[in-house]
Amino acid sequence: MATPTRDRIVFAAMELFHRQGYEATSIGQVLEAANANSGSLYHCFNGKEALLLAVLDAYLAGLWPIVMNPAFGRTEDPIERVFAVLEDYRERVRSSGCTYSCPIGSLALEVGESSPAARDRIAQNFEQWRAAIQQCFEAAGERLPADTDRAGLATLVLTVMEGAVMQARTHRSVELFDASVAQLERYIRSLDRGPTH
Amino acid sequence: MATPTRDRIVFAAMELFHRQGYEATSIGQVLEAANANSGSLYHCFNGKEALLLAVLDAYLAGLWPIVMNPAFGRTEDPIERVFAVLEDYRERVRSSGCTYSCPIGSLALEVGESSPAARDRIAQNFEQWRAAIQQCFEAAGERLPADTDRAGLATLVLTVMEGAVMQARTHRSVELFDASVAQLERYIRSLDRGPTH
DNA sequence: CTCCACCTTGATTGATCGTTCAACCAAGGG
DNA sequence: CCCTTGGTTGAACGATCAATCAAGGTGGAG
Repeated sequence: MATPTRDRIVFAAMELFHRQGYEATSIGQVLEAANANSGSLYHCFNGKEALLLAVLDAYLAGLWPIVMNPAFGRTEDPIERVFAVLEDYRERVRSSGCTYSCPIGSLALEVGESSPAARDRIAQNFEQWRAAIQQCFEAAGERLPADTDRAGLATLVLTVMEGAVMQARTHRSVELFDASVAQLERYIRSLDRGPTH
Repeated sequence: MATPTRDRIVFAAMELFHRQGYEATSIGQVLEAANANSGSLYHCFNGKEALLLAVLDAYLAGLWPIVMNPAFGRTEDPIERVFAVLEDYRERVRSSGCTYSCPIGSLALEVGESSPAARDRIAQNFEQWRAAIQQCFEAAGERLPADTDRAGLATLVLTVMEGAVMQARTHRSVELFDASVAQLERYIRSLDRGPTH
């Protein structure tokens, strides 16, 4: 129990909000999972919504070390790096028995309307994710047609990831993830002139 | 007040679940919006979850008359019909001030885990939507390459629609919807040999 | 008319929710 | 030694939730 109480609470909230959703998770559940008391929580956070903001900040902080770097580390090729990121999401879906959902995407649909502050941080998460992918497409340089909208292509990758995860979870089948990503791959490969331009 | 109480409750629940989410909507709110009493609701439904199932059935029943037919009626061209459906979603996003979310997609992420019965009907909604789009790609016949995975392509269209709506709502900008759909269009048009094969 | 099945009414229940608060503890400076 | 600061404890509060139920209405069949 060396980790500070605040961190234990945020970590527990991350897991519970992801598994059950924000509304469906009670403060009591968070406290139990974090082995903390309600007073400690309200000492660190103004309320449930402030805790949600801290959770979203934690996701933002983990974007590179947890999501991007592990995938980028497996290949130097900028286009393959995009597929490596998608591959990791596929593994998250598969290894969870197809119950995985993007934590950010879920929160986006659940609290997108009720909390402007939360929506803003969700938008930041999306934007940073998209920017990381866009960076790959820009690194691809002349391998892609000169008129390629690299920002738009990165948006499509995020769009497909979110939609594919949603469908895989609903149908409890990783095939629906694969089907969308396979089509996306077909598209991107058709634009790519190959690693040896 | 000619409409039966049951229908008023379902209709009110559809709107509220869509606007606020399932968990965030209380039975009391549904009753108020439907001008009904709690006894009437529990006379028609076993509980809140049964009401959710009825709502999902209503969406399924409305798929063709409300979503597909209006779009399909504007063009006979099978490929253009796909884009017509997407165009309608774009208009829903735009005219709502970018607060629109796919009702099925939102419920998929919110109650996907907790209620197997609901998840099953959400899967049916997705599957029927996808099948309607697949039907377009099959009607396109030889305009698409012979080895085209038309089911997979239809899955991609649903994936992109869901992901694009989610991002547009989060960023409060229809541009993020357009960006993804523009890339999707680029892909599909690159496969299409044109209406006069 | 009677009867009966169907539907509506709305106060009420017990549980659970997010939040508060006064008391308490540990450690460091003066 | 006292006092302060930062954190912890957990009982308690009012609000709100989904769900119940006994009573009352309604309309068609006989």
